[in-house]
Amino acid sequence: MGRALRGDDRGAADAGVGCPGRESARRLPSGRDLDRGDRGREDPPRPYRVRAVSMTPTTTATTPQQRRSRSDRDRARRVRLTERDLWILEAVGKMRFLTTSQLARLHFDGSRWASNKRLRRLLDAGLLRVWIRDLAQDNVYSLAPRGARLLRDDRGDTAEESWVTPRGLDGNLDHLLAINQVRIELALSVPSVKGEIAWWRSDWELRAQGRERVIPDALFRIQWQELGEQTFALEVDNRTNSSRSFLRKILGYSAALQSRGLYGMSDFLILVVGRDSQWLERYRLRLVAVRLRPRIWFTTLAAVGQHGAGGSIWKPIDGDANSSLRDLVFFPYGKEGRAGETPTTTGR
DNA sequence: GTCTCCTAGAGTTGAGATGA
DNA sequence: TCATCTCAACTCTAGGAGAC
Repeated sequence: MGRALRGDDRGAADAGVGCPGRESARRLPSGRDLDRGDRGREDPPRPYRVRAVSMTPTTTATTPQQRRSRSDRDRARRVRLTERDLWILEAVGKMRFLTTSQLARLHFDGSRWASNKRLRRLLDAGLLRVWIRDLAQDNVYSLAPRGARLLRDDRGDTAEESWVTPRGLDGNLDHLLAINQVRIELALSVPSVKGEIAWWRSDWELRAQGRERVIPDALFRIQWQELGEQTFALEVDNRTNSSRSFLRKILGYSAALQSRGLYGMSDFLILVVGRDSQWLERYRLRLVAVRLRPRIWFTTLAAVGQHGAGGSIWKPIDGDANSSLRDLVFFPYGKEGRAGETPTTTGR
């Protein structure tokens, strides 16, 4: 379990002082929208537009080692927010926890230096909270109450999102970060294959919606140019599933596909992303052995990172030929699916 | 309207600290 | 040794404010 720092606790990381301290979300003001691909942010010309947002200083007790002058604290609290800052806050709000590398990938073209520097500013301004698990591991960022208020103010009273701030690290953080990694790679790569994420429901949003016989790690829909739309259920393995629980889950999906569907979706493809290729192979073979052939596709987290989630990385249940995410729409499915010439338009 | 000054953001580099 | 972090220093660029 990591420890949390707030903007007030400048240098607390160095001093090893913890401030342990929980969270839902939807779209960005004008920037990189995770639910709509890259619409609106075509590598914006620098510098980013600045918003005149004055952060009111607050006082927080610190140890003598951490204490800095009021002018220093006030300076840290005063940050001119750019559109990108709001995109960052929104991304963190939507996904609960993001690592430095993930935010760098999403908002800084992979530049860790740049993301470190900006994230530090947002941390100092009290908009983000950081969790340091280990010095050899990426920091993990979550939304701070001040950041949540800023997003609420930015949306106005009509905003449908409720920006809740995590008070502690997720009990299954690695799993959540892996899901977020897939989501980021989808958001970044799907536009290049003529698609965009129309909407995304994380598991906690699905749980809040009601319990089904199986709850995917995420349910999302991609709108394809000239192809209509397709809904996907995402399963991300974190080396935790036993073979039996995995099979049980797939049986749940099969039953859902053959009956009334899942969360109102009667036609969807199942995507399984595993950390371990051997794990994937084992479970693929297991599904073949029990003659279970749902509309399911496999890939590894490494392949997602290397080629993008939209790339030709998706392996069928009983074959070795990889397909791109877009190709899956046309794939002829077995008895559970319809011949995939026509993408689904059923939905929520 | 134009110019100058100041402030602030973006990005890079390097040093030092820390734990695996 | 490696990976990651913070921090300082630096250059470049852009926006705002004030003077003319």
